[in-house]
Amino acid sequence: MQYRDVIAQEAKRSPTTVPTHQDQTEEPELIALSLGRTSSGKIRDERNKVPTVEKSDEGNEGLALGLDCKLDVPKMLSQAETTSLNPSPENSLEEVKEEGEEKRKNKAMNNAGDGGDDEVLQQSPAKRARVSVRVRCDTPTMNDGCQWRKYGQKIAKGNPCPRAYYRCTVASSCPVRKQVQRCVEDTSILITTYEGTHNHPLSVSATAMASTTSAAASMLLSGSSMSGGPSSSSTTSNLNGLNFYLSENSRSRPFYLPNSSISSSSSYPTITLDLTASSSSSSSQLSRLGNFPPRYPPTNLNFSSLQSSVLPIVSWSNNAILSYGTQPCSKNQSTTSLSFQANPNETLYQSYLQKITMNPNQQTLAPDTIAAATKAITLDPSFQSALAAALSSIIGSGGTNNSTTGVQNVVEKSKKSVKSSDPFPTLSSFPSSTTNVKKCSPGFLEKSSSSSSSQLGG
DNA sequence: CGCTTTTGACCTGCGC
DNA sequence: GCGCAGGTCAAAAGCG
Repeated sequence: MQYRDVIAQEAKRSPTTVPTHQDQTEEPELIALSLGRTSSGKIRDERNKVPTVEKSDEGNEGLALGLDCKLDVPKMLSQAETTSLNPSPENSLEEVKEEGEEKRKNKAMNNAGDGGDDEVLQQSPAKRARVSVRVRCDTPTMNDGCQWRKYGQKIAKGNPCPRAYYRCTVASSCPVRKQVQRCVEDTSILITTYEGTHNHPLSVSATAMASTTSAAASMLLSGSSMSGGPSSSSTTSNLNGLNFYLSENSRSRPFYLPNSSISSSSSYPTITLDLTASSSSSSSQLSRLGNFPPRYPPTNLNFSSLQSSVLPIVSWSNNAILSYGTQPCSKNQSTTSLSFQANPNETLYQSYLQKITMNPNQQTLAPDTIAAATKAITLDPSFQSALAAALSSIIGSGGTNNSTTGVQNVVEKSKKSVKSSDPFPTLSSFPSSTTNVKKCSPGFLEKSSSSSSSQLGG
């Protein structure tokens, strides 16, 4: 209830924020975030199934956000355009085999678009969106759970720090690339720019990051209408809070993304997720909710979990999108080393827990604490959806095309488990070896070694 | 030996 | 057309 009060206050304070709960009482909303790609072989099936699912959701006034393989950008095109244009190279196994071919296709499409509708071009699935992540990191690169191969390095103009180019090597045909460059103003800040979508199964850790970047990219593409207007080409609209309008049929719902900016100065639309703690305003916002060390970014979607549980808890607030810590992690990381466990002070949700327990350093939470926290979450449909998204990103293949329902069943089961004083179900096992600290990692990758045994032990 | 990194050359897009 | 800058290629070198 305190959390809801804060949310309500924030909603009043900001003219462009997430829909209030009052809205939701009038129109029960379901925001289904399908995070992560669990099986590349299902891509086409999923794409085909999306309309069916959405059709079934229409009755619930639901909002289905197709992310990653369920990216629904082509739906924004007319049927003729969709059939005339090639499928998104980011979502098609066949289309990404030849990078050069892809370039030629894009070029051909751009030529074909001469004199055409600019909006159509902007929303073209072939136009890659980039997601730039700013993270405070002392290591050469950020450990995002994927395997990368460096294929180039350049000194970019205006920045003495070289820009490194990496290519995903998990799958030979994976089109995903990233650029890593130090911020010229603050070399402790690492700017990682992701481009493309993985066309192969990802580890949980990689899925977390990939889902986030993909979500931002898909929102950027699907919400391209906001990129127009006075702040269009060759400008960067640095938005303290950014509204993403995710259109589903005739309905649009805003998403509020602070510390974000959209740039269309380059040939690619780029969204920047600032995960550094530089935003004092956001910090102060969070400070009202709990004690956040300045080191940790006052951010958004948070893939952290309870201390006593491996199950990730995703907090989705109107204050933020994504919260990654920046502590080093093992280079061995590899794609399987992951613990959804972050700094205990990182999240709004955990802050709330801390208020309850008055003991932030507590390693295990009492069942009633979990129950209270779960109650707080389940009262908020947005929280519930975000939690479902996190579960889907882990469980992934366990769901069907109607993953939302399936995941929500899991959520319901989680509720029941809590009600019966049972901790959250433990998912998977995580390697405990963390050595060779050379890379920093998202916060949710932390602590895989020392605490995994106790986690699994309950 | 296989994989990764380095680095100069090359390609492409864009502005003048 | 030219130059610049970003991005990519690929041979050579490095590394385990």
